[in-house]
Amino acid sequence: MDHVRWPVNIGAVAELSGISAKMVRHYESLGLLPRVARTDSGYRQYNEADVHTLRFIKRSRDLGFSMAGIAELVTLWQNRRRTSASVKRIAQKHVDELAARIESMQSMQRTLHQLLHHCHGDERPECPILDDLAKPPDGMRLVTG
Amino acid sequence: MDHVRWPVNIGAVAELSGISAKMVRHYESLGLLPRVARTDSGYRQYNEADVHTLRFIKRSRDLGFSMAGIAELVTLWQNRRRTSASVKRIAQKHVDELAARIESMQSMQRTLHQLLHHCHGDERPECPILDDLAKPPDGMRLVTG
DNA sequence: ATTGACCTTCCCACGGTGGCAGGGTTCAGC
DNA sequence: GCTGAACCCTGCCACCGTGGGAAGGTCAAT
Repeated sequence: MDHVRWPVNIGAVAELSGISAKMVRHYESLGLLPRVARTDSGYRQYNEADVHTLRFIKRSRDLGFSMAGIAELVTLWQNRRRTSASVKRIAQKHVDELAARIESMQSMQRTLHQLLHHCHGDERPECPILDDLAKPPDGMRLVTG
Repeated sequence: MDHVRWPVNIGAVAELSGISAKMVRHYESLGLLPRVARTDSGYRQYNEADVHTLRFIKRSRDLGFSMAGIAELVTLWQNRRRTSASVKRIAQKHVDELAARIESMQSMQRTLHQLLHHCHGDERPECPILDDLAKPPDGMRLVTG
């Protein structure tokens, strides 16, 4: 970033951070970016620290953290009196949620693979996939009372 | 469903299909349910066939199909001149998308597991998780030109 | 006839991102 | 100095799938 003239406009910070200008504004509205300086005419002005924060956010998004989680992480990152335990807690929670979602999707995958395996995929209308989808779900009672 | 008096109101069909009344209306607005009979006073009236369709939709959602995909599946299901190939194509596409999402999340998982492994999770502020998030992403150029 | 459970439609919210409209600013080239 | 392009501003709408709630109509049982 040697020969960048600071501060920069939102377009430059978008390019430097890999986050669209739109999202930079959105993150600001969520309070993820602390204070944003403005020129007299209202243009947002960013410096190296802002780019650093935005990259932190970008990497966190890429790892699947929710905006709420990222807000916590950014706060901890900027707080020198944090404990690594508090950070680890957040990451562990995210990993657990991710694991649950992966497992749920893998369960779908297993079922779908079976169905695909049994379907001829030819010109005939008979189709085990449709038959399965039309089948009453396990444990679903057929009468109301 | 022996002693259910048909047709039934939306609350009953919700209970019978496992789909909330809210969503039943929504699916209707999306065109997933063909025609909906109404009483003079405007109440929706459902019969066995509707419950069957809603269960089909429920099972499809449970397998992760998108609303667009489900719309296609319902249409094929009700079309006797369908080919099993067309059904299989939709299911295969869904499986492929699911696989991509699973892989992406597993990649996040791997990174997160490593980070968690290296973090002490104690009272000290030093934290490899934060260090990694703050690290400039690979291949991100540090200067603009 | 009142009450409570049910139904109707319509609007708003979430999360995260994109698009567009209608306007102001800045700067380079002429 | 003027013009045009490129940039910036705010604000609204959209997606997808689901839920919540308000304001009002209906039905059945007491």
